[in-house]
Amino acid sequence: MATTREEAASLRDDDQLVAQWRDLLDRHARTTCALEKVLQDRHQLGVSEFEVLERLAACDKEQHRMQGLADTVHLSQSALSRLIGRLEADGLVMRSMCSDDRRGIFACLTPAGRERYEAALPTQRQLLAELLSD
Amino acid sequence: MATTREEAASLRDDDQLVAQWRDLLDRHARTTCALEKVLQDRHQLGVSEFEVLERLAACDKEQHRMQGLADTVHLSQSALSRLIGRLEADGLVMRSMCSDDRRGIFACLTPAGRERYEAALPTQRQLLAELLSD
DNA sequence: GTAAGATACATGCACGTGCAACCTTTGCAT
DNA sequence: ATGCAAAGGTTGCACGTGCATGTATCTTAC
Repeated sequence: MATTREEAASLRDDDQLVAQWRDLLDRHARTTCALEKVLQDRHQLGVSEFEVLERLAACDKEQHRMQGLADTVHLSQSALSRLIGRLEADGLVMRSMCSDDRRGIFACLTPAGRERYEAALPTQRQLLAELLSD
Repeated sequence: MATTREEAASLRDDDQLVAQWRDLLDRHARTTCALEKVLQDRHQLGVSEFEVLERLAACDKEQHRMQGLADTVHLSQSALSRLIGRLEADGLVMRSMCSDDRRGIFACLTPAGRERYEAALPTQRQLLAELLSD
C-alpha cells in the first residue's frame, strides 16, 4: 500500500523519538549499574545514597528538609525517609528538628558523612567521565 | 587561596559533567514515572513490560531468546524470566522450546499480546513526544 | 564415550521502592 | 477559640529487581 508524504514524515518522527527514548534508557542503565557496583564495592554507598550526600555536602551550613531532598533526588517521600534512616544508622547523617515548623525535619552531614562522601567523590566523577563522554 | 588556570578548567569540566549526569537522571525519572503511571492506568502494563512487547512485536516471525531480550531491555536474566512469566500468565506472550538448543526458550506474542501492545502504543508515543521534546 | 566446564533458564532470598494509611502540626475559616 | 483541611514525615504492605544457586543441556578435550 502507498504511503503519503505526511505519513512518512510522521513515521520518521516516531522513529527518531523512539531512538531518543532508547538512548536515554541505555545511558541511564549503563551508568547507574556501573556506578552502583563501584560505589557499593569501594565505599558501601548506593547511587541514591551518594546523591543525597552530595546535596547535603553542597550547602554546608544550610539545613535540608526531607521533602526538598526527596524532590531533588527523585525519590518518594517514604523512600527518602528510609534512606535517611539507613544513613543515620551508619552515622553519616543526623536528623534534627526545625523549630519554626515542628512538622519539618532537617538532615545534615556528620563529619563521618562528609568524609565518606569526599572519599567516594573521585570514584564517582571518574566513572561519569568515562561513561558519559562517548 | 588562589586557583590556577588548570584547576579552574578542571572544575568547569567537573561541573559540566555533573550537570549532564543530573540531566540524565531528571529526564529518566520524569519520563519513566509518567509512563509507568499512564501505561498502568490505561493498559495494565509496566514500562518494562511494554518495552518487551515492543521488541517482540518488532520482528513478528522471528522468535526471541530470553537472554537476548534481557540484554536489550537492560534487565537481569532473572527479572526477565519473571516478567515473561507475568506476561504469559496474562495471556500476552507464549513460551516455546527451541529445538536446536534445548536449553533455550523462545518467547512470542499471542494475538492478545499484539492487541494490547498496539492499544498502548499511541499512549506511549504521545507521552514520549511531550516529555522528550523540551 | 565420558568427564569437565560453560551456557540457558528458573527459583529462593534479601532489599529498595512506591502507595496508602496514619499521626502530628500548621493554617484558615467561621 | 474551634473545627477542618492540608502538609511533613513515618510505617505496613505488596511488588519488582539483582544476586546467588540449582538443574538441564551443550561443548570441548581426552
